[in-house]
Amino acid sequence: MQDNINNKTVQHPHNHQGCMQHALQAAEQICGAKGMRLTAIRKRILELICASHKAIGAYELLDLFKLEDPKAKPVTIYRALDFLMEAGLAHKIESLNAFIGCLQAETPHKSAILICDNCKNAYEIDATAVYESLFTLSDSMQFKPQCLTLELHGLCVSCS
Amino acid sequence: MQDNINNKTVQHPHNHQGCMQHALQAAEQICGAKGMRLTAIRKRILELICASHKAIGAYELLDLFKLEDPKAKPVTIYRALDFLMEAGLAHKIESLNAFIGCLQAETPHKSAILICDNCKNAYEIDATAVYESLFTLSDSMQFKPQCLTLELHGLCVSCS
DNA sequence: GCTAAAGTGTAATATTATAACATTCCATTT
DNA sequence: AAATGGAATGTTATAATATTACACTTTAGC
Ligand SMILES: [Zn+2]
Ligand SMILES: [Zn+2]
Ligand SMILES: [Zn+2]
Ligand SMILES: [Zn+2]
Repeated sequence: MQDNINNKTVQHPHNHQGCMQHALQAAEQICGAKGMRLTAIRKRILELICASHKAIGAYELLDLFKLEDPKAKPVTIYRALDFLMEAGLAHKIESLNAFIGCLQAETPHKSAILICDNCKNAYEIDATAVYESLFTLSDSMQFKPQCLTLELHGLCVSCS
Repeated sequence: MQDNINNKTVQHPHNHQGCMQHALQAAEQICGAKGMRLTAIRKRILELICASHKAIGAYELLDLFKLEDPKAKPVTIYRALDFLMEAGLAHKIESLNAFIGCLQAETPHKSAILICDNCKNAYEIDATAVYESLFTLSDSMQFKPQCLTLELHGLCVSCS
């Protein structure tokens, strides 16, 4: 299963080049298919996000981006982030005000994010069963679900 | 079951005085029991939060608080919010940067927050089963859970 | 009353995010 | 190739959210 492959990969030391390449290739493919334009700026921001599995803040991204384009402004970053999230290529972690790249953007997925408060790595995992459980509950209250924020803080296996 | 009572209460027109009184009494009781000081400022902020079931932002609270204390500053609100959250009397909704009062602070609970994007009401519901489902998953990844953000946006029964 | 800790006042600042409008780029049509 | 219209970017300013630092006051325990 794709999710498990991804989950395993990020739980252990791994060849991170693979993660990056996968994310970038998926981005090209998805944007091509949807007629969305993965411009140089957007691609570069995605690369910067995917450079590690740590969630990264918009202003951290700005600092990095400024190394190449010293005149860059916050709105450039936020516009790229909006695009990437719209395309499903990145996710915002609300409890951190920070962003991660999506490792399974090519597949529709219902995910939770596990955030290690020690090493700061954030891993998206398949949480279909969790969604079903919650939707059953919300259905029973006649609540129509639209969008779920599901972020679990704790300690990853390497840090506990 | 307490949770169901609360869940029903907030899903329909209800005597909101009851919600407020319950929250305030629980606050007194909890703080008394734990040796925490529910000072005038903190109590007032809690009242302002509990005035409705809509999530309220820190600066909205500040505006309201200023009606009584025009010199009040943001830090006063944030300090009160920190205290109330520490005491379990209020919760932050990360996806809104806003706050709600807890209606079952006297009981340990594993809750999700249902947020209606139309009327803006936010209801805390018991989600023990959802937690179990997620913890099973995180256990399988040897992740030690500490703190869960579980916020479901959508439309409540009155708004759909 | 003395003391230490907690709470509050006050000012400044940090961090996160958006609005408004001008300009440029780029695919499509002519 | 030129015109055109929409998307993307540049530029400036500002809004919205949150914290730090330090002085002063209140409170509870001794
Ligand atoms: Zn990797
Ligand atoms: Zn870790
Ligand atoms: Zn009520
Ligand atoms: Zn609660």
